[in-house]
Amino acid sequence: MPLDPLSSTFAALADPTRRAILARLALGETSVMELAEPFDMSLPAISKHLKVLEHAGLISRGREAQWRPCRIAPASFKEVDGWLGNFRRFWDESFNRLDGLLEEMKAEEAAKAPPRSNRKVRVKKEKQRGRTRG
Amino acid sequence: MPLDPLSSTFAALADPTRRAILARLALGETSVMELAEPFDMSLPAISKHLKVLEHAGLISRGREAQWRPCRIAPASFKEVDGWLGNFRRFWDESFNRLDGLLEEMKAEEAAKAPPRSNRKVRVKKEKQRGRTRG
DNA sequence: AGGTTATTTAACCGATGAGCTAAATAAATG
DNA sequence: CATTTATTTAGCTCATCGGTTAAATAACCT
Repeated sequence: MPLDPLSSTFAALADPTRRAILARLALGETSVMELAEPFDMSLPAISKHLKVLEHAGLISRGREAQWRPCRIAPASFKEVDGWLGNFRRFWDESFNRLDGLLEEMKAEEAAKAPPRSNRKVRVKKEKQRGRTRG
Repeated sequence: MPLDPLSSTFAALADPTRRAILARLALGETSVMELAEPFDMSLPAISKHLKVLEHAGLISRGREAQWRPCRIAPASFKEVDGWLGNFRRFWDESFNRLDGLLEEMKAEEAAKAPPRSNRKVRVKKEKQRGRTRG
Protein backbone atom coordinates (compact mmCIF):
# COMPACT_ATOMS: atom_id res chain seq x y z
CA MET A 1 0.00 0.00 0.00
CA PRO A 2 1.10 3.56 -0.53
CA LEU A 3 3.69 4.65 1.95
CA ASP A 4 3.40 8.04 3.57
CA PRO A 5 5.28 10.71 1.61
CA LEU A 6 8.22 10.96 3.97
CA SER A 7 8.76 7.22 3.90
CA SER A 8 8.68 7.15 0.09
CA THR A 9 11.18 9.97 0.01
CA PHE A 10 13.61 8.38 2.45
CA ALA A 11 13.24 5.04 0.66
CA ALA A 12 14.05 6.74 -2.62
CA LEU A 13 17.16 8.27 -1.08
CA ALA A 14 18.31 4.93 0.31
CA ASP A 15 19.93 3.90 -2.96
CA PRO A 16 23.35 5.08 -4.13
CA THR A 17 22.38 5.00 -7.80
CA ARG A 18 19.45 7.28 -7.13
CA ARG A 19 21.53 9.62 -5.01
CA ALA A 20 24.11 9.77 -7.80
CA ILE A 21 21.33 10.63 -10.23
CA LEU A 22 20.22 13.43 -7.94
CA ALA A 23 23.78 14.67 -7.66
CA ARG A 24 23.97 14.78 -11.45
CA LEU A 25 20.66 16.63 -11.63
CA ALA A 26 21.94 19.18 -9.15
CA LEU A 27 24.17 20.32 -12.01
CA GLY A 28 21.18 20.84 -14.24
CA GLU A 29 18.29 19.24 -16.05
CA THR A 30 19.13 16.42 -18.43
CA SER A 31 17.84 13.39 -20.33
CA VAL A 32 17.48 9.78 -19.30
CA MET A 33 20.23 8.67 -21.67
CA GLU A 34 22.71 11.09 -20.21
CA LEU A 35 21.67 10.16 -16.69
CA ALA A 36 22.16 6.50 -17.48
CA GLU A 37 25.56 6.94 -19.07
CA PRO A 38 27.78 6.69 -15.95
CA PHE A 39 26.13 3.51 -14.72
CA ASP A 40 26.81 -0.08 -15.63
CA MET A 41 23.13 -0.83 -15.68
CA SER A 42 20.35 -1.35 -18.17
CA LEU A 43 18.16 1.50 -19.26
CA PRO A 44 15.00 0.01 -17.81
CA ALA A 45 16.75 -0.06 -14.46
CA ILE A 46 17.46 3.65 -14.72
CA SER A 47 13.91 4.26 -15.85
CA LYS A 48 12.65 2.54 -12.74
CA HIS A 49 14.94 4.58 -10.53
CA LEU A 50 13.61 7.73 -12.12
CA LYS A 51 10.06 6.62 -11.51
CA VAL A 52 10.89 6.04 -7.86
CA LEU A 53 12.48 9.48 -7.58
CA GLU A 54 9.52 11.08 -9.29
CA HIS A 55 7.00 9.30 -7.11
CA ALA A 56 9.01 10.42 -4.10
CA GLY A 57 8.67 14.00 -5.25
CA LEU A 58 12.42 14.44 -5.59
CA ILE A 59 12.42 15.07 -9.32
CA SER A 60 9.95 16.24 -11.94
CA ARG A 61 10.00 15.58 -15.64
CA GLY A 62 9.17 17.53 -18.76
CA ARG A 63 8.63 16.50 -22.36
CA GLU A 64 10.67 17.66 -25.27
CA ALA A 65 10.14 15.57 -28.36
CA GLN A 66 11.22 12.03 -27.48
CA TRP A 67 13.12 13.14 -24.41
CA ARG A 68 11.80 13.35 -20.89
CA PRO A 69 14.20 15.73 -19.22
CA CYS A 70 14.50 15.37 -15.46
CA ARG A 71 15.16 18.05 -12.91
CA ILE A 72 15.33 18.38 -9.14
CA ALA A 73 12.01 19.09 -7.44
CA PRO A 74 12.48 21.04 -4.22
CA ALA A 75 9.41 20.09 -2.18
CA SER A 76 10.44 16.70 -0.85
CA PHE A 77 13.97 17.84 -0.10
CA LYS A 78 12.45 20.57 1.96
CA GLU A 79 10.24 18.11 3.79
CA VAL A 80 13.20 15.92 4.65
CA ASP A 81 15.11 18.93 5.86
CA GLY A 82 12.14 19.95 7.96
CA TRP A 83 11.89 16.54 9.56
CA LEU A 84 15.60 16.49 10.21
CA GLY A 85 15.24 19.85 11.88
CA ASN A 86 13.52 18.17 14.81
CA PHE A 87 16.84 16.58 15.63
CA ARG A 88 19.21 19.36 14.71
CA ARG A 89 19.96 20.21 18.30
CA PHE A 90 21.61 16.81 18.67
CA TRP A 91 24.48 17.66 16.38
CA ASP A 92 24.37 21.33 15.50
CA GLU A 93 26.05 23.23 18.28
CA SER A 94 24.86 26.59 17.16
CA PHE A 95 21.27 25.44 17.33
CA ASN A 96 18.76 25.78 20.12
CA ARG A 97 20.97 25.95 23.19
CA LEU A 98 20.87 28.21 26.17
CA ASP A 99 23.63 30.37 24.87
CA GLY A 100 22.73 29.49 21.34
CA LEU A 101 21.25 32.87 20.73
CA LEU A 102 24.41 34.51 21.98
CA GLU A 103 26.62 32.35 19.88
CA GLU A 104 24.56 32.91 16.80
CA MET A 105 24.64 36.64 17.31
CA LYS A 106 28.38 36.47 17.69
CA ALA A 107 28.65 34.36 14.59
CA GLU A 108 26.49 36.74 12.63
CA GLU A 109 28.55 39.61 13.85
CA ALA A 110 31.67 37.82 12.71
CA ALA A 111 30.05 36.96 9.41
CA LYS A 112 29.24 40.60 8.84
CA ALA A 113 32.68 41.98 9.40
CA PRO A 114 34.53 39.99 6.73
CA PRO A 115 32.38 39.49 3.66
CA ARG A 116 34.35 36.36 3.08
CA SER A 117 32.53 33.42 1.63
CA ASN A 118 33.26 31.24 4.62
CA ARG A 119 30.59 28.63 5.01
CA LYS A 120 30.52 26.58 8.18
CA VAL A 121 30.54 29.46 10.61
CA ARG A 122 31.32 27.30 13.58
CA VAL A 123 31.82 28.97 16.92
CA LYS A 124 34.08 26.21 18.12
CA LYS A 125 32.89 25.92 21.72
CA GLU A 126 31.81 22.48 22.90
CA LYS A 127 29.20 22.93 25.57
CA GLN A 128 27.24 20.35 27.50
CA ARG A 129 24.83 18.07 25.72
CA GLY A 130 21.38 18.98 26.96
CA ARG A 131 19.57 15.94 28.30
CA THR A 132 16.13 17.57 28.33
CA ARG A 133 14.79 14.52 30.16
CA GLY A 134 11.06 14.30 29.92
CA MET B 1 26.11 -7.08 1.02
CA PRO B 2 26.74 -4.18 3.33
CA LEU B 3 25.20 -1.01 2.05
CA ASP B 4 27.21 2.18 2.24
CA PRO B 5 26.52 4.11 5.46
CA LEU B 6 24.34 6.77 3.90
CA SER B 7 22.15 4.18 2.24
CA SER B 8 21.71 2.28 5.50
CA THR B 9 20.79 5.49 7.24
CA PHE B 10 18.23 6.57 4.66
CA ALA B 11 16.81 3.06 4.58
CA ALA B 12 16.46 3.12 8.34
CA LEU B 13 14.61 6.42 8.13
CA ALA B 14 12.23 5.10 5.48
CA ASP B 15 9.95 3.48 8.03
CA PRO B 16 7.33 5.37 10.06
CA THR B 17 7.71 3.12 13.09
CA ARG B 18 11.42 3.81 13.21
CA ARG B 19 10.90 7.54 12.74
CA ALA B 20 8.38 7.47 15.57
CA ILE B 21 10.93 5.72 17.75
CA LEU B 22 13.46 8.41 16.94
CA ALA B 23 10.90 11.09 17.74
CA ARG B 24 10.35 9.47 21.11
CA LEU B 25 14.08 9.26 21.71
CA ALA B 26 14.42 12.94 20.92
CA LEU B 27 12.64 13.46 24.24
CA GLY B 28 15.26 11.44 26.07
CA GLU B 29 16.87 8.07 26.51
CA THR B 30 14.55 5.18 27.36
CA SER B 31 14.10 1.40 27.43
CA VAL B 32 12.89 -1.00 24.76
CA MET B 33 9.68 -1.72 26.69
CA GLU B 34 8.78 1.94 26.85
CA LEU B 35 9.66 2.44 23.21
CA ALA B 36 7.47 -0.49 22.24
CA GLU B 37 4.49 0.63 24.28
CA PRO B 38 2.79 2.94 21.73
CA PHE B 39 2.94 0.37 18.94
CA ASP B 40 0.58 -2.46 18.13
CA MET B 41 3.48 -4.70 17.34
CA SER B 42 5.40 -7.55 18.92
CA LEU B 43 8.53 -6.90 20.93
CA PRO B 44 10.79 -8.76 18.55
CA ALA B 45 9.60 -6.45 15.81
CA ILE B 46 10.63 -3.44 17.88
CA SER B 47 13.91 -5.12 18.70
CA LYS B 48 14.58 -5.52 15.00
CA HIS B 49 13.75 -1.90 14.33
CA LEU B 50 16.19 -0.87 17.02
CA LYS B 51 18.87 -3.03 15.51
CA VAL B 52 18.31 -1.36 12.15
CA LEU B 53 18.51 2.08 13.74
CA GLU B 54 21.66 1.15 15.61
CA HIS B 55 23.31 -0.31 12.54
CA ALA B 56 22.41 2.89 10.71
CA GLY B 57 24.21 4.87 13.39
CA LEU B 58 21.06 6.74 14.35
CA ILE B 59 20.91 5.43 17.92
CA SER B 60 23.32 3.96 20.42
CA ARG B 61 22.55 1.71 23.35
CA GLY B 62 23.80 1.32 26.88
CA ARG B 63 23.41 -1.42 29.45
CA GLU B 64 21.76 -0.99 32.80
CA ALA B 65 20.95 -4.31 34.44
CA GLN B 66 18.46 -6.05 32.17
CA TRP B 67 17.65 -2.89 30.25
CA ARG B 68 19.36 -1.63 27.10
CA PRO B 69 18.49 2.03 27.09
CA CYS B 70 18.50 3.68 23.67
CA ARG B 71 19.43 7.21 22.80
CA ILE B 72 19.87 9.35 19.72
CA ALA B 73 23.33 9.19 18.13
CA PRO B 74 24.18 12.41 16.33
CA ALA B 75 26.69 11.29 13.71
CA SER B 76 24.39 9.82 11.08
CA PHE B 77 21.90 12.63 11.41
CA LYS B 78 24.72 15.00 10.74
CA GLU B 79 25.78 13.01 7.70
CA VAL B 80 22.29 13.12 6.28
CA ASP B 81 22.11 16.83 6.90
CA GLY B 82 25.45 17.25 5.21
CA TRP B 83 24.33 15.33 2.16
CA LEU B 84 21.11 17.29 2.02
CA GLY B 85 23.16 20.45 2.13
CA ASN B 86 24.29 19.80 -1.44
CA PHE B 87 20.74 20.50 -2.51
CA ARG B 88 19.80 23.24 -0.11
CA ARG B 89 19.97 25.91 -2.75
CA PHE B 90 17.03 24.27 -4.50
CA TRP B 91 14.56 25.11 -1.77
CA ASP B 92 16.16 27.48 0.71
CA GLU B 93 15.73 30.98 -0.55
CA SER B 94 18.15 32.46 1.89
CA PHE B 95 20.83 30.10 0.69
CA ASN B 96 23.35 30.72 -1.99
CA ARG B 97 21.53 33.24 -4.13
CA LEU B 98 22.58 36.58 -5.45
CA ASP B 99 20.45 38.53 -3.07
CA GLY B 100 20.76 35.84 -0.42
CA LEU B 101 23.25 37.89 1.48
CA LEU B 102 20.92 40.84 1.45
CA GLU B 103 17.97 38.84 2.68
CA GLU B 104 19.99 37.29 5.42
CA MET B 105 21.22 40.65 6.57
CA LYS B 106 17.67 41.90 6.68
CA ALA B 107 16.58 38.85 8.66
CA GLU B 108 19.41 39.27 11.10
CA GLU B 109 18.59 42.90 11.52
CA ALA B 110 15.01 41.98 12.32
CA ALA B 111 16.15 39.29 14.70
CA LYS B 112 18.30 41.74 16.57
CA ALA B 113 15.59 44.27 17.29
CA PRO B 114 13.43 42.18 19.66
CA PRO B 115 15.70 40.45 22.20
CA ARG B 116 12.93 38.07 23.09
CA SER B 117 13.90 34.99 25.02
CA ASN B 118 12.08 32.71 22.66
CA ARG B 119 14.14 29.90 21.35
CA LYS B 120 13.41 29.21 17.73
CA VAL B 121 14.42 32.62 16.59
CA ARG B 122 11.77 32.80 13.91
CA VAL B 123 11.55 35.98 11.98
CA LYS B 124 7.93 35.26 11.20
CA LYS B 125 8.26 34.58 7.52
CA GLU B 126 9.35 31.11 6.58
CA LYS B 127 12.55 32.75 5.62
CA GLN B 128 15.95 32.12 7.16
CA ARG B 129 16.50 28.49 7.63
CA GLY B 130 20.22 28.10 7.17
CA ARG B 131 21.72 31.05 8.81
CA THR B 132 24.82 29.76 10.50
CA ARG B 133 25.57 27.73 7.49
CA GLY B 134 26.98 30.21 5.12
C1' DA C 1 18.01 -22.64 42.98
C1' DG C 2 13.76 -20.90 40.91
C1' DG C 3 10.97 -17.26 39.15
C1' DT C 4 10.09 -12.83 37.06
C1' DT C 5 11.23 -9.16 33.84
C1' DA C 6 13.66 -7.30 29.71
C1' DT C 7 15.40 -8.22 25.43
C1' DT C 8 17.21 -10.97 21.61
C1' DT C 9 17.60 -14.96 18.40
C1' DA C 10 15.67 -18.45 15.26
C1' DA C 11 12.75 -19.88 11.86
C1' DC C 12 9.28 -18.83 9.01
C1' DC C 13 6.00 -16.04 5.60
C1' DG C 14 4.24 -12.66 2.27
C1' DA C 15 5.34 -8.32 0.10
C1' DT C 16 8.46 -5.31 -2.00
C1' DG C 17 12.71 -3.88 -4.46
C1' DA C 18 16.47 -3.89 -7.72
C1' DG C 19 18.19 -6.02 -11.49
C1' DC C 20 17.69 -8.43 -16.08
C1' DT C 21 15.87 -9.32 -21.22
C1' DA C 22 12.47 -8.78 -24.64
C1' DA C 23 9.02 -6.16 -26.42
C1' DA C 24 6.16 -1.99 -26.78
C1' DT C 25 5.39 2.99 -27.39
C1' DA C 26 6.56 7.86 -28.92
C1' DA C 27 8.46 11.10 -31.67
C1' DA C 28 11.89 12.76 -35.07
C1' DT C 29 13.89 11.72 -39.71
C1' DG C 30 15.22 9.63 -44.19
C1' DC D 1 6.13 4.58 -44.73
C1' DA D 2 10.27 2.59 -42.58
C1' DT D 3 13.98 3.52 -39.52
C1' DT D 4 16.34 5.31 -35.90
C1' DT D 5 16.47 7.20 -31.23
C1' DA D 6 14.59 7.73 -26.50
C1' DT D 7 12.07 5.82 -23.05
C1' DT D 8 8.73 2.75 -20.81
C1' DT D 9 6.15 -1.61 -19.87
C1' DA D 10 5.91 -6.59 -19.05
C1' DG D 11 7.40 -10.53 -17.02
C1' DC D 12 10.82 -12.92 -14.58
C1' DT D 13 14.40 -13.88 -10.60
C1' DC D 14 16.51 -13.34 -6.30
C1' DA D 15 17.38 -10.87 -2.04
C1' DT D 16 15.81 -8.12 1.55
C1' DC D 17 12.24 -6.42 4.74
C1' DG D 18 8.66 -6.16 8.15
C1' DG D 19 5.98 -8.85 10.60
C1' DT D 20 4.79 -13.21 13.26
C1' DT D 21 5.40 -17.00 17.23
C1' DA D 22 8.34 -19.87 20.02
C1' DA D 23 12.38 -20.27 22.37
C1' DA D 24 16.76 -18.55 24.24
C1' DT D 25 19.63 -15.15 27.11
C1' DA D 26 20.50 -12.00 30.71
C1' DA D 27 20.04 -9.87 34.94
C1' DC D 28 17.42 -9.08 38.88
C1' DC D 29 14.75 -10.86 43.25
C1' DT D 30 13.35 -13.95 46.60
